[in-house]
Amino acid sequence: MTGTRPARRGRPRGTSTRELELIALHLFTEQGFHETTIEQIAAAAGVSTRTFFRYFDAKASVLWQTFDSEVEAIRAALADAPDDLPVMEAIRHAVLAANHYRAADVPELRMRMNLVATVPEIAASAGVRYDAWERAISEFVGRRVGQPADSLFPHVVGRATLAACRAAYERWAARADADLTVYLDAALRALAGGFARPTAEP
Amino acid sequence: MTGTRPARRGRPRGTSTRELELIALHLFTEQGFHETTIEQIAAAAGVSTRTFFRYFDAKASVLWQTFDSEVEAIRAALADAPDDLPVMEAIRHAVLAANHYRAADVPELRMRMNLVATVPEIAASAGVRYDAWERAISEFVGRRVGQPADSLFPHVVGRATLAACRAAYERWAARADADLTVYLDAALRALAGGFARPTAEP
DNA sequence: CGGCTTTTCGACATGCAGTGACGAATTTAC
DNA sequence: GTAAATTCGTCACTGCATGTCGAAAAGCCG
Repeated sequence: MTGTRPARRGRPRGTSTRELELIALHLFTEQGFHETTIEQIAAAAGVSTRTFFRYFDAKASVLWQTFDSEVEAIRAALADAPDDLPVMEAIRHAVLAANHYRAADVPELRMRMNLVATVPEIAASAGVRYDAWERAISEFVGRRVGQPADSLFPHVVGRATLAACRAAYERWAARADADLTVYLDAALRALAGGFARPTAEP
Repeated sequence: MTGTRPARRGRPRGTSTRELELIALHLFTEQGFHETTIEQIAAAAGVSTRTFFRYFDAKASVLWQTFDSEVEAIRAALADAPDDLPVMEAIRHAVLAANHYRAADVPELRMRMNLVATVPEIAASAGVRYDAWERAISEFVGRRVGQPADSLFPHVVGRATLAACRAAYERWAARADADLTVYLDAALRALAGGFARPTAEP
């Protein structure tokens, strides 16, 4: 297990990435992204601004902590997918499995998604994270179809899958009348159907 | 026509967005994005750094001039699409029509795409421009299927279509062994087919 | 020509993001 | 108690981006 015995030598940390993430999340939603300075975030955590940049490389990076773990969940689910399951089916199941959130985590998730959808600068910072997400998909597709992951077809599938999920995320964040997975399922089914028939809104 | 008679009153402009774009494009590719300061770009154009920000709101915005006109071309092509043409067919034709470049413009296009694909900060600045691109698609889809453009299905189609085209752009920029439209056509056909069968690389 | 208006530009000042350098603080190990 | 390890705070600095204000450079008009 982790966290049972840090017991390292040296001066103990004055804060944590998790604490900074929560402080920033609330400050951003309350008073805006641009209106919040790093000095404020650091001060609320009881550290200096220089220390903030020892935890994160940029102001917007503070919101992308949990996203990375989602990528790992998708990767693991895809690795376990049975070989006879069609590619797009396997992807849909993996994405849905990685997006089951506990009810207690939903408000925080919604705050973060609203910021991503609202603040251009935060949305801009997403590009690098999205690349990892897409690569998890395209590497799986590449294995299945026997092509390099960076060739056209796997690449297109990876990008298009994330795009569909992003649309579902945003639509869910804007309305919040149903479970997130319902939106994801509808978006991924429409994608796998080649958008031949329009689907009704969940 | 435009450009025949400027003849406006007041001090004439010291440069143009086009000139700044070309200067920045070459400096970025030669010595890198971070290594190029706005002071250098402005000095090469014979203006002050303050003037640069009167032409563009940010350093990375200097590369997104031509992209906006592409969006308009797609919008116009979609407006002229016959009603009996299937939605995804109409989209594919519109995108291909908007991406026919003259041979003389290809090197510049390639430089720009390589920068977008390489420099994270430039890719990050793309988000806002992509939104307009996607909206051109989703508004067309919304009209066709009788749903609001911002409901789930049109939104997903818009995002996924751009994602497929971005993958084609990047793949073309990385290889450059065929026409850009060949990559776009392959990507959009795969998308419209729901990725049911893998397609070979062009 | 000479004054008026319009438009753009340059110079200056300012705030914030992000980075490097270096010494101080705090803990464990011996 | 001393040494080693790790984190922190302070200082200094570059660059991006913005606001302000007066000067420059053109056309318009009497």
